[in-house]
Amino acid sequence: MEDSDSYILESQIGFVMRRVVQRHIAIFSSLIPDLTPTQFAALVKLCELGQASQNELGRLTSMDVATIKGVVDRLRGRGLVLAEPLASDKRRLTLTPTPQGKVLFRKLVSRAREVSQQTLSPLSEAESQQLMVLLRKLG
Amino acid sequence: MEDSDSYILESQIGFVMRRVVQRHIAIFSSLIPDLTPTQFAALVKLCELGQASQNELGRLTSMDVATIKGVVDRLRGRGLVLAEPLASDKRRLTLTPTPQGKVLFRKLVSRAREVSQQTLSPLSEAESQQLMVLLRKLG
DNA sequence: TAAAAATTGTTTGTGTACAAATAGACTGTG
DNA sequence: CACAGTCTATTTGTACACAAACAATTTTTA
Repeated sequence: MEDSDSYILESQIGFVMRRVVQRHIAIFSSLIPDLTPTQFAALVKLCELGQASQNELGRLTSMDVATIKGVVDRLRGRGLVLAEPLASDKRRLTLTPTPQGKVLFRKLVSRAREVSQQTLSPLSEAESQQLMVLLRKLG
Repeated sequence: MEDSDSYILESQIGFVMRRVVQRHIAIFSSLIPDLTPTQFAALVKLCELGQASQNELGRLTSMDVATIKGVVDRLRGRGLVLAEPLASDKRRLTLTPTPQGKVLFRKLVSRAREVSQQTLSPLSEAESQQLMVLLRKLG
C-alpha cells in the first residue's frame, strides 16, 4: 500500500473524540466538583424515573452491569440513593433517590446545563445543533 | 426555575459523546483485538516520530503522565517498544518502536482506517467531514 | 555559583469501562 | 411439575484517565 504512511492520528474520529471528551470532563468537574459525569447521569435518570432496578438504570444510562454497580455503590455511600431488595422479585435491587439526592440534583441542574453550554461554546448555535444531530446518528 | 425539570440527559453533549465513544471502541476492538485504541495511538505516534521521550509521547497523544506510563509499559511488555535511558538527560527515557512494533503498526494501519470509516458509516461523506470540522473545534 | 523553578518519570488512590465467570431467582415450555 | 433458558446482581481482572505527591535531574535567574 503506497498510502500506508498517511495515517494521520489527529484526523481520526476516535482520537478527536477522546480529546473532546477529556475537555468536556474537565469542564464538568470544574463546574460540578461534587459528582462525576457518570454519577450525575445516574442520579438524573433515577430522579426522573422515581425508581428503578440497578440493571435498568444501567441500561438507561448506557452503563455496563459492573460499571453501574460501582456508580450506584458510590451514590449510596454518599446517601444520595437508597437501595432496597424487591419482595416480588428477589433478584432485583430497587433504587430510589433519597431526599438528599433529589435536593442535590435540583441544585446541580442549572450547573449541568452550563457544562453543556460551555462545552459547546466554541460553536455557534447552528453548529451546536448540527453537531448534536450528527452525533445522535452515531450513538 | 420553571424549567428545572427539563434536563434531558439524552440531549446533553457529554452523554451522547460517551455513547459514541463506546460504540467506537467496540468497533475498534472487533477489528483490532491486538491493541487498545490508546495503545495503537501511542504506537502510531512513535512510529511516526521514530523516537520520543515518554512524556513527549504522552503530550502528543493527549495522555496524562500516569496514563502514558501504563500504556508504554504494556507496549514494552509486548516487545513493541524499546525504552532506553538518555545519557544527555538522565531524567528522560527514550522510546523507540521495535522492528516488531513497526511491523505490527504497518499491518494494522488499513484496519485502523476501516475502524474510522465504520464508525462514521451512519453518516454521508459530507456529514462526516462536517462532524470532523465541528469536533476539531471542540478538541 | 547557589538557590529557585521547572521537567521527567514514578507511585498511589479513585473512578469509569468492559469481559467473563458465578450464584440465585424467575419464566417459559414441554 | 421439571428443567432449560433468561435475568439480576456480584466478583475478578485488565485497561484507561486524572489528581496529587515525590525524587531525581536539569534549567533559570538572581
